Amino acid sequence: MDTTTDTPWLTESQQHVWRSYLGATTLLMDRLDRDLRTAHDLSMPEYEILVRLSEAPDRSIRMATLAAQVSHSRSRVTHTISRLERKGIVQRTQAVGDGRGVSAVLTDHGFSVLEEAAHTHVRGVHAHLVEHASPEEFDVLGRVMQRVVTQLDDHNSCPAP
Amino acid sequence: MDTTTDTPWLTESQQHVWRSYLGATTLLMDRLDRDLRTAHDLSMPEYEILVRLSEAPDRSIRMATLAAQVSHSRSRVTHTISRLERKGIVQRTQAVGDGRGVSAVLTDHGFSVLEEAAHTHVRGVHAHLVEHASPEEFDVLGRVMQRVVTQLDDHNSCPAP
DNA sequence: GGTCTGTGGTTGAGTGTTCAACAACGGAGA
DNA sequence: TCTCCGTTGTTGAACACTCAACCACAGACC
Repeated sequence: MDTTTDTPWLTESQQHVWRSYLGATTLLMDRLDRDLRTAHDLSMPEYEILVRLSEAPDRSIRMATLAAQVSHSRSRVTHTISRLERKGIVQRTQAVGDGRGVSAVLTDHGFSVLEEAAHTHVRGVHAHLVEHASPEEFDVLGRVMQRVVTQLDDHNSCPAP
Repeated sequence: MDTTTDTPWLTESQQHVWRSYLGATTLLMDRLDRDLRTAHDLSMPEYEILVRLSEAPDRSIRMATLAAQVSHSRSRVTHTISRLERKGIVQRTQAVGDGRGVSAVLTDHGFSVLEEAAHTHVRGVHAHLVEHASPEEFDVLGRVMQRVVTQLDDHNSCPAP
């Protein structure tokens, strides 16, 4: 079944890990998303964006930078920000020194929405993920995931010659 | 900032782990999905379904069972199977012994599509995830994720009184 | 047999995401 | 200054997913 190729098939146990990872991720994201939605009318992607904005100087970030930070397409960020703007949670402003530039700014109302949503979110992350790993295990998770990120991120910015 | 609640805020390092996990997952799923799409006109969710079908007796699974296996809603599976049926990759059949029952069956063509797609997928998983963890680290990942799955799955089947 | 409740599966509308095309601007070089 | 190319951000259509409503059937209970 694999004599004609050099595809590195997964062992039974690797396959099992991979499926657990897939299943856990779908269930976890689904759960966090649902909790945020029902309690604060916010989706996970939206929440992530608000967090980044709240940590930035002037609570303001350029669209492209924001897209890079949350690993979404520029188009997707445009749509998401438009929705958030309609709800009065963010505002668009002309970026200084670059005629093309647009920055998203977190409004005061947006900040207070985020403050409340953070409780729900963090409780969820704790109860459904952190709780189930020892500190050592959690560190391992972090190290592995960090490697995966850097590797895939680099590959995105410099395509093959 | 947290004296009025009992929300278990994340430490700096826990937060870092959580963000790596989020970022890695978005990038990874995105990449695997894109690779499958461009090479085999198949999405990740579609691929997952085909894998389950290929392993089942008669390459056939009841719709509800399938939904549970991949942690998707019944509605979503209905839509996905409809798409796959249009492509001639699966077929619907009346389940025996239950007038309501519908089973999805993998066609021969579907099986050969899957056989080819598997190369792409497994190479991706290897190159972008497995490669970046030692066997021990990978086991840890599996254990943690397994706990997350069982916990969230159980909670789904028995809601609070 | 008849009703009642729960499950299985589908449907269509509403919402979010992707994709390709586009206009507007910045920066380097002639 | 003019041109060229790359970047920034938006748009609208196509596509996938969610959600609530719905019908059909199964199983229990009377």
